[in-house]
Formats: sequence, structure tokens, C-alpha cells
Amino acid sequence: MTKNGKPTKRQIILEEAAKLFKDKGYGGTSMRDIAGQVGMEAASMYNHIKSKDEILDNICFRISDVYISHLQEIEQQPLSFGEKIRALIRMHIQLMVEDGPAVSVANHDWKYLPAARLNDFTEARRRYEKGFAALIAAGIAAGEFQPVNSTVALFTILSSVRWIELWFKPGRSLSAEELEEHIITMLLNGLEKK
Amino acid sequence: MTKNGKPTKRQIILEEAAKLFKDKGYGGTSMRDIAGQVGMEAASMYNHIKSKDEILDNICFRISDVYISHLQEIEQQPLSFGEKIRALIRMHIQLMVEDGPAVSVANHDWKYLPAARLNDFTEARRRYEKGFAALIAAGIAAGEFQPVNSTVALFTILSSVRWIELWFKPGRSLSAEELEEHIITMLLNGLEKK
DNA sequence: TATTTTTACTAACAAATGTTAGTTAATATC
DNA sequence: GATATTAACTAACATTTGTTAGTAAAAATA
Repeated sequence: MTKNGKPTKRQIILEEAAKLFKDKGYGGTSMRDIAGQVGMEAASMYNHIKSKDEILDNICFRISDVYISHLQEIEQQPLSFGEKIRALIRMHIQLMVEDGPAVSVANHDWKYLPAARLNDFTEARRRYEKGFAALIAAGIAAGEFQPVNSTVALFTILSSVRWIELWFKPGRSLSAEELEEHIITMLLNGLEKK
Repeated sequence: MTKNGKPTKRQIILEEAAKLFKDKGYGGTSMRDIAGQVGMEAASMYNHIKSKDEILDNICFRISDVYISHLQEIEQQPLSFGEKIRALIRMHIQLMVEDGPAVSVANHDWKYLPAARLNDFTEARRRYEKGFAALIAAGIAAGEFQPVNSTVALFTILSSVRWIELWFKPGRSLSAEELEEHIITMLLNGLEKK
């Protein structure tokens, strides 16, 4: 069924929905908008998906699962704390390049998840942030990092990588790899000469 | 009329709208939602505002005007480039603390501006970013900053300060002034020891 | 005090929303 | 080839949307 390369109608719907949610927001995108992009009537989509909520749910949790599993992987690798932070930054950028619209939706439209699932999502995010912050704190304790405020450091890094999607267009004078390099330099070395 | 301290009904509407737009998005907020918060019927608000679009327009451009006028002010002051960047970062954080919901709306919901005004807004933003980037480039040329990619540096700084509103709650173990200090340290000195 | 303006209300509108029902053609299974 | 399932369609639904019309009370102005 899903063994050949051709994507399911369901997958196409989820993909087109992500693009539209990114551009026009969850509330600003109608089921008829999505259907138009997929090439069928709005009602027909209900043969493949349960509801508009379910589309959002699927996009958000697919992305948060990726974040969390990558974090756990990196935590267990025998790397310096600097290298672990670098790996996480690279992961964010790569995911953004490969799966931009979905990442964007998970960052912006998660708040429109139905109340029951909203808790699960914010919990997942809190867990990710906690793990990330712990790596920073450990790096400070190990004397690898400057004694910055680890919460501020965490959100400075996360903000910088999360919203690359708002301004970065790959292949326009800057490749994804170059972006990785430059952003890591900026965040780990700082702007000013010393 | 507007000389005494009491805010106009119009101002109350704009303020409550900004809070709701921040929490539920522009499309997710109905005129009846706003009216409920203000304490009148939706139809009554049309004595004070022209349309829902006009509310968004007002919020977005009030904020972009502040950004631009502050940038122009700072550009003309006799400061080092490091000090100018510091002043801009402080300005972003202060505006966010004083006018959080409006800043949030200007950052997220500007894309729902009617097409005619959308151009003006993105143009204003482009102008601001260009001016900011020029300060970074000048700082590099003057040997004050490391030879980073100035576009990446610009958006790293802007992302870091723009989305503070997503995680920062003043008075919770960190004051606005401490936040300013820490974020400036992080962005200008970097995370790693050298 | 008389009159004009402001501000609130209720009622209603046309359009758009997510979704269901019922149906029919295409595809897979026996 | 007969039968069952999948996937598309049209039509319609109840709500919700932003907004206008008409009206009455309150406030400002003369």
C-alpha cells in the first residue's frame, strides 16, 4: 500500500494543508482551499481524513516527535557539549529545509489544537526545551561555555533557528550548509571581537 | 478629547483586539469576541472603528512606525557600532514589555493585511532590516565586529528579540533589565569560551 | 432649554465555514 | 464475472462570519 514511492492521497492532503496553513494560517485556510489545491471537492477529503483538527494534529505531532527523538539520540552520543549544541542547531536547520511548511505550522499554529491535545503538545515542547537547557547548563558546569543565563541562551538559540523559515530561501546566495556554519559561528562565538 | 488620561473607546477596542489577535490569531478572532471583551455589541464598535481590517492596520503600522523612528534616532547618535546594536536590542525588548500584544500582532498577523497595505508594511520592514544590517556591516568594516555574514547576524538578532514574547514573563525570576543584559551578552559574546 | 451629535442597541443580511448524507463510478477481492 | 470496498461527486445542513440599517437613549452644544 505505502511500499511504492507514490504518496497516499492522505499524505498529499496533509502536505498541501501544511503549505496553506503556513501561508494563510490555520483559521485563514478553509477545507475548500485545501481541496482546491489537492484537486478534489472539500467533502471528498473526508474519505481520507477525519477532520480539519486532525490535519493540524498530525502535522504538529509529527514534527514534535522528530525533535524529541533527535534530542534523545544526540544526548547519548559521546560528544562535547559544544558539539551537541552544534548538532541540534544543524538538526533544526535541516528539518526546516526538508519539511519547511510543517515545521512552520508546528511553530505557529499549534495553539489552535483542540484543548485535549494542546496539553500533550505543550508538554512535549516543554520536555524538549528542558533537555536542551540541560545540555547548556552542563556545558557551563563543565567550563566549556561562558556562565550565561541558560534560559536566555536556550531561547536565543531556539528563536534563531526556529524562525529561519521566515527569511531563508535556499539557493539564494546562501546554501543550507553555509547557513549552518554562519549561524553556529554567530551563536557560539558572538558578534563582537574580544 | 484625548487630553485627559482616560483612554478612548477606540483605544480600548484596539488594545483588546491586539490581545485577542495575539492569543487566537487574526482569523481566529471574531468581531463578537472583541466586542465581548470591550463590553459592547459587535455592531456598536463600528461607531469607533471602520472595519476589522482597519484594526489590524492600525496595530501593525503603529508598531512599525516606532521601530523605524527609533532606528533613525539611534543611527544619528554618536555611539560605537556595538553600542548602537545594544541600543536597538534594548529598544526591541522595552517595546515588547510595554506593548507586548501589539508587537506580537505586528510580527505574526501582518500577513493578513489587505493586499493594498501589505506592500507598505513589508516595505517598511525591509527598510528597517536594511538599516539594521547596514549598522552590522559598518561595525565589521570598522573592525569592531567579527567578519560574520551580516544577513545571518541580522536575523539571528532580530529573531532572538522578536520572539522573546513567546517565552518571557516579566517578574518571574528575570526582570526586563536582566533580560536585556543577558541577551546582549549572549548575542555579542557568544556561548562558547575562547 | 432646545437641538444636534455621539454611542449604544436589536435585527438582519449575504457569504463562508466545517461537516454529513446520499449516490455513483472505479477499483480490489472472491 | 459477481461482490464488496474505496473514493469521488452534488446537495445541503447549521453555524459563524463581517457588516449594514434603523432606532433610541445619552451627551455635548447652542
